[in-house]
Amino acid sequence: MALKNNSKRKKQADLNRRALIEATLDSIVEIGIAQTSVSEIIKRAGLSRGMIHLHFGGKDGLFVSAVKRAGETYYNNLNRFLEKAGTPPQARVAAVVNGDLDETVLSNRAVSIWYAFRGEARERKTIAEYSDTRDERLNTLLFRAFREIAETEGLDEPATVARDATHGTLALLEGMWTDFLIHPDSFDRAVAKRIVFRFLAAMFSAHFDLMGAK
Amino acid sequence: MALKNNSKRKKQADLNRRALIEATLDSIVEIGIAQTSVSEIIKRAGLSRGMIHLHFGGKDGLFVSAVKRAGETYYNNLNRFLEKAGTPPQARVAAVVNGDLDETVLSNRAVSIWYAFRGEARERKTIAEYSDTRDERLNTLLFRAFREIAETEGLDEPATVARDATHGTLALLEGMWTDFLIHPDSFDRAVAKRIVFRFLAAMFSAHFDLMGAK
Amino acid sequence: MALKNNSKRKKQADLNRRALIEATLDSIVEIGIAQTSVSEIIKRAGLSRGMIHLHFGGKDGLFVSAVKRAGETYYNNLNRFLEKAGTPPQARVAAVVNGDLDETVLSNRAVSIWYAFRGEARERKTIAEYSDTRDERLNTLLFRAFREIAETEGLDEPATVARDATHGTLALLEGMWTDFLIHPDSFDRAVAKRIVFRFLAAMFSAHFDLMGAK
Amino acid sequence: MALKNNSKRKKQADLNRRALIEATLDSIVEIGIAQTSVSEIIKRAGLSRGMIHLHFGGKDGLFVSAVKRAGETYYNNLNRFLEKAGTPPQARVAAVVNGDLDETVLSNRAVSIWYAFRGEARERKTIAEYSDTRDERLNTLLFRAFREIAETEGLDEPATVARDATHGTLALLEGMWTDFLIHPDSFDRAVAKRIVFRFLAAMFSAHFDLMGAK
DNA sequence: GATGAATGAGTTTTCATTCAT
DNA sequence: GATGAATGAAAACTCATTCAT
Repeated sequence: MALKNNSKRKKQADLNRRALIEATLDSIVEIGIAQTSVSEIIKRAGLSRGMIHLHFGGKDGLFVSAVKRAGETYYNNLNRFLEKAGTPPQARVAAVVNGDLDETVLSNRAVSIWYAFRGEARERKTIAEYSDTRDERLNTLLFRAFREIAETEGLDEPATVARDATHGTLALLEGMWTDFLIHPDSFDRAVAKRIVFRFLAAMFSAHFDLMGAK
Repeated sequence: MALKNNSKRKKQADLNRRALIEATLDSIVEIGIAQTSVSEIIKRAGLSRGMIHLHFGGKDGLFVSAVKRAGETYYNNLNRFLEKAGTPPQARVAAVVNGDLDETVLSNRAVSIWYAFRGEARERKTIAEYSDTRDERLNTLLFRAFREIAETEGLDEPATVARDATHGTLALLEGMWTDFLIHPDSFDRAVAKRIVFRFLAAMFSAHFDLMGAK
Repeated sequence: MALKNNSKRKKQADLNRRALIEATLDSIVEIGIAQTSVSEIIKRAGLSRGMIHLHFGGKDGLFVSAVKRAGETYYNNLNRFLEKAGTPPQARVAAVVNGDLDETVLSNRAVSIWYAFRGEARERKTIAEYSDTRDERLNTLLFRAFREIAETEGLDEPATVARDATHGTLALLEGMWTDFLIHPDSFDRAVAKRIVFRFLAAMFSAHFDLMGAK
Repeated sequence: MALKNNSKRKKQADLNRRALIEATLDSIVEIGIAQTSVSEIIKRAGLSRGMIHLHFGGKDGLFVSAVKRAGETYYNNLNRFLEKAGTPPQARVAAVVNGDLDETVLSNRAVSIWYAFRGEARERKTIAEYSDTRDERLNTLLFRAFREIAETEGLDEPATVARDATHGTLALLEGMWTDFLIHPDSFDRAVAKRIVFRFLAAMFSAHFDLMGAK
């Protein structure tokens, strides 16, 4: 959004901002949010102490920027699946499920970051605001797809069914992320996808089957 | 399980241990895990500084004991639902779902505690070990119930179906907890339960319907 | 006194110098000398960081210039009273007293600035040098007036009396400034002036009375 | 005031508190308030960093305690003069003047401390509260003495005269302190006392003369 | 002459742990 | 077993100064 000043200084400043954010996320992933001190961050970024205050007003501001960045990354990665999906509603739902559980999206890095920030979310409203990845955008997208599907299947109360299917799918995906967090070694993406598709197939048998898992 | 010496001293020591654990959990709920310092804990417990090291070997030990306590509390609360449920498999499944989403189990307190600890889980193995509430016990319980149901319904591969249903149900419940964490104000227990039962009804129409939500 | 180069650049440079000095004094008055950082000063002046070093060689140099400016302001304001006073010695003394305690001279701003700098005076010789407003000029002026008065009154040792009266009057005025610093709400200029004139009337009854307070 | 707990630990703690306060005042005198960092204070006291927070809640709290201590010291020193003075009102006034300007009271140390704190007084209310040494106690003491003197001398409006004499004497003393601050090398206690007594002699010729200066 | 991003030494504060009582 | 004063490493933050543009 911000107009880019093309001067060298401004460009370098922007690179430094990004480097600090990436160093912060790296540190959270590798040593945890509690150990992620300013000293650790600047050591990783190879930049100076004062820069954090200069660009973010302090450690808190840097953390807020880091959550925002992590959210953008999630959406950017997921979008690559949606773009390939085309228009049929079941294709869009499948793209969300397969994308959300793909190794480019549901990674050790992503899970570490989200659970670290959510641990702080209750006390820090700004963090909370950005720690809901599966937010309105995803909600709306899934709801429209499910409503179209429910109508096609001729179900009663298609809007209610669609709302519940949306909510349930997102909850299932969330639950799979937690599963990955707690059992990183035994977690199996194929199984996770199959389970979500089993849920979808059970609700909308004309549109989904276990073969949807990619 | 050391045999209890019934002297007054031992009893008082045990009361102090409990008070420190409760103070720790209270503090995590109210001000977050990052702000929960030794000073904060002893202020809340009204006990002396040295006691934490005396009884738990340090702050880390106290935290581990606190996670254990939180896990016990979860199971104790959930068990009250299971005890009332009786033997039919669908009753046991319904007890888990309705219990897990009941206000005595899924509370602000419980959610705050679990997400706080999970944020640390990646780096602290002892914490991780205890931060999986929906662990083997629950897994086994649900699996047996679902296998019985799947067999009764005459489904193909009842074991696989049961494993997926178990996994899916637990993931759905996890997802609902996250939903409560991030949207504490708009979260609706009735809706959450209905969605889980819609999933169950879709998979096992002879055993579940939307009326299962209590 | 460098000859002014009349180019626009030089003029602007001079305006910038002044703006920095005023911003410094404003900041000292409003938030105290300890909080008056380079960042605060440039924010108030709306000028760039580097300018302080460009024009004053650093923060210290700016502070020295600011003390000088404050001293000039004190004298300029007091001079307006002396210019109106005319030649009679008692009129000149009265002008100093009434001027020094007038609201244009003894202001919240002036008092804040002087006490702030004096707190630093012990350690910073350059500051000390300029933080004596009631310096040689005022001393000489009062001494001459009092000597003339003492001679007219036919007192013994008129020079000694005059020296003591000068010293005493200046000390009284200083004391009144401190009183204003510490009790800004209850300070009463009329009372302060009356007390000084009571001192003068007691020493030189033929030349002063309580009516001298303006 | 505080009840002394006689345990060794408590006694040592109290000694440490005092040592930190003395180190703070020493540092302010020697290198100025701006240079008086926590590191400087603990180096001088030979105590640990954390102790400042332990006993005073932080640097600010320590400074407030230091102002209080400085005020007590002023009064304790002045009281030695008042105790020797006896009851006659002119003796009490003389004791205040001679005491306030005595080298045990008006010292380099005292002046450095008071002006350092007053520089901060405008912004820090707690400091302001304690930085008025010549406060109500001294005011009342002088007022009663002057009223008695004014009545004995048969002056008109003795209360008003006494109030002005009190205010004027205190202002003169304040002014002398400032004089000592700014001209530590040329300041002459004998001259300062003589000037105050000249003021007193001029107002109450039956009670004071230039010989009052000790 | 003017700018403001960058620096890093130095500041205050925090806090788990220790240990004499 | 219990206490709480003491410690000091490490934390976050401040800020005058520098210098490439």
